[in-house]
Amino acid sequence: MIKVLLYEDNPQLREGLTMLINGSDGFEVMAAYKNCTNVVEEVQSFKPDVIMMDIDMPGVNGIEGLKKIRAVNDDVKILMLTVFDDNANVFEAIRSGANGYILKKTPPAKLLEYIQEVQTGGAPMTASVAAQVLKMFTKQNALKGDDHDLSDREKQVLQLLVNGYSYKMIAGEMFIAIDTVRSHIKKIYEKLHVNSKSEAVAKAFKDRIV
Amino acid sequence: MIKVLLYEDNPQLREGLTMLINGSDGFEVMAAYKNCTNVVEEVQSFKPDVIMMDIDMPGVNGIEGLKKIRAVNDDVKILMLTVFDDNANVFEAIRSGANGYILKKTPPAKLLEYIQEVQTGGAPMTASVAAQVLKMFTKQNALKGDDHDLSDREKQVLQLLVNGYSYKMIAGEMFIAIDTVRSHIKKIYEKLHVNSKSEAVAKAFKDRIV
DNA sequence: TAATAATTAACATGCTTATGCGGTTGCAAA
DNA sequence: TTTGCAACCGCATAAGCATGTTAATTATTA
Repeated sequence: MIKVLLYEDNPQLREGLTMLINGSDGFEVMAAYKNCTNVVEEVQSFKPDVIMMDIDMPGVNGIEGLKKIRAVNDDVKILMLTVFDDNANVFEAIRSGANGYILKKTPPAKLLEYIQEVQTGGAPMTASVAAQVLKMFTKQNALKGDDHDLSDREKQVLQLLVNGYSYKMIAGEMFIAIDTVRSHIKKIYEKLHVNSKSEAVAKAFKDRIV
Repeated sequence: MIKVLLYEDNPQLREGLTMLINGSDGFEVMAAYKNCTNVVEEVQSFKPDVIMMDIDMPGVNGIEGLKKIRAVNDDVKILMLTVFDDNANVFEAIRSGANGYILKKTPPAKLLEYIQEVQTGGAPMTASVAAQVLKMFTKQNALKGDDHDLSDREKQVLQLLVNGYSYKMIAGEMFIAIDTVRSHIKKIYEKLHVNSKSEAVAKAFKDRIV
């Protein structure tokens, strides 16, 4: 029996969901609330398996409720419900430890399926939401942004700078004179529009050159 | 009519999928191949809407095939098929531009649904795969790792170092003497176990102190 | 062929950093 | 009330860095 706690401000939807879930074998709504005011106490006393949490609620919204729960409980599975696959909310919810993110228009049969999936450790997501997550993910992992047309040798020098090497050490590592190292670094500074070692290192991280 | 190109080395599964898709209204398998050897040419000549790509194939595997396609075409939707929700492959596929990632044991009805979803811009994912993506995502966005017990003032100095400030500029910015800046920085180096400005900056990025 | 860029190298000058030492003040915990 | 710590300040020295100028060689490209 999967024990569900429900947070949804719309009375019709709240009733509808409760009936749906309670009317299905293996599911049980322990309680349903119209806001997150006492969410921490409620979670602690009911100890549900899954929490269904509407994003858009008056007072304490779903994201805040999510954060409150996660501050005291990392185990309970939390399924976020929303009308729109809104970018900022998705990001914030995922970041705050939501286990799934589904649209309210999801058909009832699927909804039960999703509850089951989240309970067993999966992360059910409406495909459009998943697309956004992937987009954010690939953006963050975009390999090597603008390398500012650094030459191979210059990139090599920059890499060593990032690793904390001094000019002398770089010269030794690359088998070139220290003055050559200077030449390379001067060129790197021009290309990166910086004028110190630490600025170059910072830019290397920011622009994902290394 | 959604035009599908299929890559799957197992003959039974390849035939099964082809029959399933061709037997459904609105779907059409243009061709099905047992490997990715000529994937670029095939994609360019058939111009499919969706490509279903098995991960585990002899010769050129699915990930390599995916990369080859993405090198010449960013628009076609690519749905990865796999037996296991294997961590490394998921990561690599997502990073390389896959639009969805589903398990082979997905029931036929759902499979068609997924093809439709990916075609309209969604990112269908088996819940267990999505859970892994979320895990990676939250890990990357873990806010502020170990701050190495830097004091508030030390963190402030480090932040300015990261912004490329010299000692003199930091002194000006913080209304303290340059010798005080030195004191702070010396302490920072001790706590971060480094001994140069650029190393400190690099560590600040790596450990997400800033 | 001429021009451009990358790589290598040298020399000089002044500024910046790293590191050593020393110190005062104020606050909070033991 | 002593002890510890953060935050503040000073001086001195050696090493490291930034910047200027100059120039040879090689490779690529227009």
